[in-house]
Amino acid sequence: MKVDRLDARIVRLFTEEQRMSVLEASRLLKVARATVQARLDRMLSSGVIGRWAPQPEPRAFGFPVVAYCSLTIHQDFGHDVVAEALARIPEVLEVHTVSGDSDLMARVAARSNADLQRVLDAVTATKAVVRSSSVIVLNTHFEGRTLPLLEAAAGD
Amino acid sequence: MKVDRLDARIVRLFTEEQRMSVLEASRLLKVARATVQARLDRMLSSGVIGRWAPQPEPRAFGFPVVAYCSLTIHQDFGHDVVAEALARIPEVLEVHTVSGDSDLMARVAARSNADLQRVLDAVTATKAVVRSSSVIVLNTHFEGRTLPLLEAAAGD
DNA sequence: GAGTGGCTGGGCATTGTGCGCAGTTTAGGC
DNA sequence: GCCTAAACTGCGCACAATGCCCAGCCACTC
Repeated sequence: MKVDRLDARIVRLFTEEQRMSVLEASRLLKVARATVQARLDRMLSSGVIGRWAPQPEPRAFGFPVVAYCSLTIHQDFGHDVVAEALARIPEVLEVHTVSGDSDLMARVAARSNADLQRVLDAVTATKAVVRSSSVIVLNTHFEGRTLPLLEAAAGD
Repeated sequence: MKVDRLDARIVRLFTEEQRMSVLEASRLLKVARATVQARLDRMLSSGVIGRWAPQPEPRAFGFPVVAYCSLTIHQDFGHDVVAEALARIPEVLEVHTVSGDSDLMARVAARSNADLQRVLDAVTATKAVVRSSSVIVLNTHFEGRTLPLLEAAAGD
């Protein structure tokens, strides 16, 4: 779907002020309330806005350690099957099939560096995983920053 | 901060139904409205809920390609400086300092595989970047899945 | 020239919110 | 076992926001 500057401005408003109401947004943007409603509905149903939900921060409830984990899996198992198995481990936050040397890449959280070993063991314990190598995130400069891209796509 | 089952159930409700109101949630959970309000306020101010904003999906507005990029940077530059430079490229969605062979890891989006080259060139054009190697995400099985972890932390 | 789709500005009933309150339950320290 | 503080409850009230209408206006296309 194509988005325009108004769409991007709407998303920016609702991103920066979580207590923003549609009415207030329409006032700030100087457009009719129905327009903001319509734009939001359109973006939600087209998937441009994928989710609009409270994002729990593992950092804030006892899981300050994050690592990326490259996995090589046994040829006999499909990627989907392995992904399902990994989904049963709550510490696994993200799983992608990737190109390159390894087959899957996972993002995992842990309570500490020592605890990370437990998590990695759980990952490896999945029968299909043959080898895993991980890098620990020392510092997150930014993440989940999709707004600039949306604005670029809107021609802003 | 420590969270309990009620916190997790509240987050789950608001995650699964984006049109959920505090009042409706209190009815479903059979607790007082003020309790749900208080829990949400507490989680928001303590950072357990980091953000609660519309999440634009690059996929849905013309950027279906995602790649992870490991960067080695020149010794003369600090990580923060490089991260700032990368932040000026809208296609860079995420930047971490990591342990291991490389210094930084970035997550980037692009319009196509061909377009990815343009983005990677822009990343490399940052003076500080010495070397970059990237893996392309072929399939995302799941991502941003923090709810199970929250529920695990809640003792659920 | 007619049709289409988006935006406007308005109204209206319903619902949710923010806020305050007093009374009750719960949890932890002593 | 008791006490205190914190959390939860159930309630009411004024106000704000929502969902849902509508007719009118534009710009664009066929």
